[in-house]
Amino acid sequence: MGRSPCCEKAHTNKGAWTKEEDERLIAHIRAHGEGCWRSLPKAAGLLRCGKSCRLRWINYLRPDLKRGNFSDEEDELIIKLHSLLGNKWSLIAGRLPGRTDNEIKNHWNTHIRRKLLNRGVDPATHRSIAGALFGAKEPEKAPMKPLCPDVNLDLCISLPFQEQQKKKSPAEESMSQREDWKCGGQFLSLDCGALIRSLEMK
DNA sequence: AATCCTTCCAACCGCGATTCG
DNA sequence: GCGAATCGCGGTTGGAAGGAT
Repeated sequence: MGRSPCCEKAHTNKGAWTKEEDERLIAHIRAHGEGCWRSLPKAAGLLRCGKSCRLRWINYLRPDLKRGNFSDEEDELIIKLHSLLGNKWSLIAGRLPGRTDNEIKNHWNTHIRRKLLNRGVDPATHRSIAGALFGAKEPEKAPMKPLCPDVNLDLCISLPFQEQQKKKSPAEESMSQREDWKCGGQFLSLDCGALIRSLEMK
């Protein structure tokens, strides 16, 4: 087959990045853009695999990263988004400018989980822990109460529409708020943008 | 001052989806 | 159309830093 391996594992560094490696990576991406991660380490003169370079850039070196502590507003937004999307950290990160999925995931595991537990809320289900502790049964057929009653959670199911759309560049694609989920051969078309905007208007 | 414990986060690992030859 | 390489994501881990004893 035609492809070469992604990296020569025997000649790649692992572990913490040095300042020099950071500088090389930044300089290369400034000059050439992100491009192909596989070929980047060699082109940049780095003894790292492309995967490691990508992670380092996205999570630490990108100039648009906010860093620093999360505000209460960000915490609440993360909680709301998590109640809707679950552990879809990349989707959640897409709604928090300057934050990465890894950063949000870490923040969730170290701070927000504890915060919710202190409130008596199960961080996995976003439901009261008290009910579960005292054996309260979920009404089997009762309609689920929406977690955020003022949010429109209607999903629209439609046939694939991608063919109708003009081909987007990867960058445009990542900017798009519309998520298309395959569902038993059909597509679940979920307008995340509208959903989340309605959350933020609260 | 030394040791142990806890917290935090950068980085790694493995897997599914996508792309490419 | 097939299989391998690559990408991107979520889960997990290792170790540095700070606090407690």
